[in-house]
Amino acid sequence: MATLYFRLNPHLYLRDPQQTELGQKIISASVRLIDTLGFEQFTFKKLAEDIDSTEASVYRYFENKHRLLQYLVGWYWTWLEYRIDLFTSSLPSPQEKLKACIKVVASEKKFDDTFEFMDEEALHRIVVSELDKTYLTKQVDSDNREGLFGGFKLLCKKISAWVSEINPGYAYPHTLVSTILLTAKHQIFFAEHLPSLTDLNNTTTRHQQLETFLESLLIKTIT
Amino acid sequence: MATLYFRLNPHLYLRDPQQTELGQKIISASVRLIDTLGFEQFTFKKLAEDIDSTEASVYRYFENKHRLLQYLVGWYWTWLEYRIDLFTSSLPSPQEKLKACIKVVASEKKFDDTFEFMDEEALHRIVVSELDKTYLTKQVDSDNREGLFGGFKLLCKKISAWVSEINPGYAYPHTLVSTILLTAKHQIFFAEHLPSLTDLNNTTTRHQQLETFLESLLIKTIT
DNA sequence: CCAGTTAAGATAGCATTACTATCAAATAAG
DNA sequence: CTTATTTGATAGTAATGCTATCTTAACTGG
Repeated sequence: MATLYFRLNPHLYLRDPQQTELGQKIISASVRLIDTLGFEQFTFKKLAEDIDSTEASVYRYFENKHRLLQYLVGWYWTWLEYRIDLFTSSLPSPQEKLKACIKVVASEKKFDDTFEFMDEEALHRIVVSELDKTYLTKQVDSDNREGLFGGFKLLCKKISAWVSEINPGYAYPHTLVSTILLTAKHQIFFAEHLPSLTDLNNTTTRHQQLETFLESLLIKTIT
Repeated sequence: MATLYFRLNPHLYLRDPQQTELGQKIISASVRLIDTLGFEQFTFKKLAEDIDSTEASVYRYFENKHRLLQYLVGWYWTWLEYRIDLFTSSLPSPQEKLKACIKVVASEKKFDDTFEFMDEEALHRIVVSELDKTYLTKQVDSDNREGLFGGFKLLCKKISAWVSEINPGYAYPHTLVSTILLTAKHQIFFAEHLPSLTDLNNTTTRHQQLETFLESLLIKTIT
């Protein structure tokens, strides 16, 4: 069988975790652990114990836990772009593409068994809670120079191009798109933890509401 | 002289830092240090050395550095609401209030010498870089129960009420307002560090552009 | 003015974290 | 079969995030 494989920026890791058994165990276990413990409480020691390996071995794959998080988030953006391509490639107009795109961005992520070692639902929860931590650091500029945020930037660029196709005169396509991508995560977090900051309620229709909100935000702003 | 004093949620501190000299030194120095070092590199030990005091003394004011950050951000939201009140109270219509409000939210913060111990410009930079860290933690729910995010929530509620006044049928006033408040910070960060995620350029007109973007986002979405 | 409370400084200590380094065992590749 | 590579095992270290205790300084009420 043909396995789908995402080629991520090599600066994100020391040894490619997708290539080895230990590497894949590190990914699966870290997703599960960060999801349950939160990123601050997560350590390489706990991870190593969890997979019956050692701290030293984990350090051979990732420089530190922050890089590991950046790797996971990088994987997430690549995966999201892949899904957006899937649902938009057949659509003729940028309007339809944007709507389908919003649908993917706002949707509850269902388990995608294309990738055995990745629990996409847990990863989605991690992105909701930890995404901002990947770039809100003092090293953001050097990290950026190494291209560690390429996944996010690429996706933002692609969607912004559709916006500009619809309204070439609109001055803030990237600003608008990055706002929408971030808002999709933040509002889910608020619905779960700080409900007075949102109108989304914490139910099954939550993602439908988010989609409605984001779509009207996008469409009304650019037309 | 009558000094303006913000009454913040007492759960934010152990001893009120506004009341004592040491407390005020802790605030001033921590703002300066977090601004230069970043929150991760900032420690109570460095802070204590900086103000020629001891770690133990700092711990008598704040449970830990995370609470101190929450205190600073709480102070910021209270201060922002105070400024918004200042610029909107005389305006008759919610439309005008919202526009003035966006102006305050998007504006470059100029030093406000009403508060001697607070460097508002540095604090603003801290909020841009560290705001999300105040609630993106595993303890967010218990922190929220203690009312630690009251400043943000109150401001969001006030502005949302204006939105609902203009369009009572709009279903997402809080979602829209919290998005705008966060976006104001994130886009400044992007302009400085991840320019391909924004169209704001890193110049003096940056805040004017941000204001234009936010205003059109808000007005077009609710009308 | 003295007694008593409170704030602050001084110092010590401790478990955990975030690494780094070294060496040996297992395994896979030529 | 030998050699390079990967992993495991173990040790160690500086910094972090506290907690505890003791003393001195200051200020407060009677």
